[in-house]
Amino acid sequence: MTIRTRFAPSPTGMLHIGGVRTALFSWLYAKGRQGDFILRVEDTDRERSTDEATQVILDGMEWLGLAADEGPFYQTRRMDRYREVLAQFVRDGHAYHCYCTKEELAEMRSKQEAAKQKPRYDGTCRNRTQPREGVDPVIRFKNPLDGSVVVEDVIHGNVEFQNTELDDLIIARSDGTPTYNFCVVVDDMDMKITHVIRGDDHLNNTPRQINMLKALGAVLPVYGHVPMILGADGAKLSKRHGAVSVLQYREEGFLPVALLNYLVRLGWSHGDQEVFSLEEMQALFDIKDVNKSASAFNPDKLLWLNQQHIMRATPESLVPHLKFQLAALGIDVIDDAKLAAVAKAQQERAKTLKEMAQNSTFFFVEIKTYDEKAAKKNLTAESAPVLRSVHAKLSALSAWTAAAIHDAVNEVATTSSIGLGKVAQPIRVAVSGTSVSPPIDVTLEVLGRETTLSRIDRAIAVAGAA
RNA sequence: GCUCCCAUCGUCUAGAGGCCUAGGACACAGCCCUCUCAAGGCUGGUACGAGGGUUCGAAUCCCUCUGGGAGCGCCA
Repeated sequence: MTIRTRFAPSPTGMLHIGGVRTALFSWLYAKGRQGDFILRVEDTDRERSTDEATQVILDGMEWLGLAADEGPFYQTRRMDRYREVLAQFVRDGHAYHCYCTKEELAEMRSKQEAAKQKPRYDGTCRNRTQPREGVDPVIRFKNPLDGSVVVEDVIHGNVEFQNTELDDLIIARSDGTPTYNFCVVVDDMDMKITHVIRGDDHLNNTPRQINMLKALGAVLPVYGHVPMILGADGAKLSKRHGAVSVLQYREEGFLPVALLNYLVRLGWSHGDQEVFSLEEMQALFDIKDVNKSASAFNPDKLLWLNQQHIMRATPESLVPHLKFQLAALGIDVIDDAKLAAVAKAQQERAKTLKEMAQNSTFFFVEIKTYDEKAAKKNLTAESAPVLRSVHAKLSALSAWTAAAIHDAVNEVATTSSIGLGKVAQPIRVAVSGTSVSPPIDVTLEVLGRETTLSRIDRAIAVAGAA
């Protein structure tokens, strides 16, 4: 049987890393075994759903590469189907109209709370035969009164709930629109979902859903309730630490695979391995191996993984990302070959692509100012003659290659009887404006002869005046 | 309040009764390498929430407690 998983976010808030990890687990599980991954947008709450949030879900999934085999489906477009099942439920006696008003319900609840009982519907309308004047009824599912439901969860094991703990939940509002728990059941059945992978905040909803599924005579899916992700401080995920739109990570210069790699290791592991390619994740991930406990979001490790993936990436694959980040800095570059060369030179010294772009601007635009400290230390009267020698040597180079440049710089150091650092640092400041750059030979090669020489000229003037 | 879930270094985790004087990774500190910054290598510190059992033997099994979380909506 083909495995079919789904990711069913609701567009009432921004898609954040918690949701992304759930999506990733579902996607990996299906893709790792030739299954189908379905995207379904649960937008039945028209009050709170926004187009913006829907767009973030779509864009986010695309950016991450978590492509859906089917969908996106929207629940608001399946209303006819829900009404059909609703009518069927009422006809078959699995559901009934409830005429209790919101006020009556609120009173019932507060009385129960005052009596330190679990707030639940008392079933007043269960056996009502006559409508009540002036009240638009809701529809409630007739939950079994006794017995128990066992959720067979691949992560948590068997979890048993007594039906007496469950009440008759509302499945259609008084305006006739269906509610979440009901829609999920109908959709999962219709879409033939075989594995329901979702946050463990849904574990408590599952017995109700199972009862409805049973009433429909549907085959039960396999459940896997994954633990939630906490903020870096161990508290609930909030805007402060991670509950931002997933697209924020693109802005900050993260590689999709790095974010995915970080997320897959939250609650799951494979021996001592930390860095995984997408292919490895697919091949190795199994929902059965996911931990039960919540885990805290660790920005440092995400950063480290991002760097690991940047280092492992081919320079060419980094080009679009670097271009995107440079554009964000107002620098538009069309020379892909140069971009690749810069990416190659910088890839092991940047934790994010944003950082890479910030440290690479001097390759593409003229440097406006020298870093004050760096200039004061390296563009001195002492270094002026060194820079002149370097300029002379480099001008005479027949081939502008890193190797040739390397030799030339070394020669200056040797003939002047000074350390390589005394030569390289002034050059570095001259061409980059700062004391930090890739190895000087590589830097100059990528920069090109003309730019290099003119910047050294300019630096000689500054150094000579010091 | 009731129901359900969870519990190994600061963090992510390995560990499915003896291989654990608890391993790896991030972060941190020191050293090495070195033209800067990185990367890389080496070294170091810090954890089985508590108490009872079971067992020759428990991080691993059972119970209680404690602590954390979720649900109990005409939200999803």
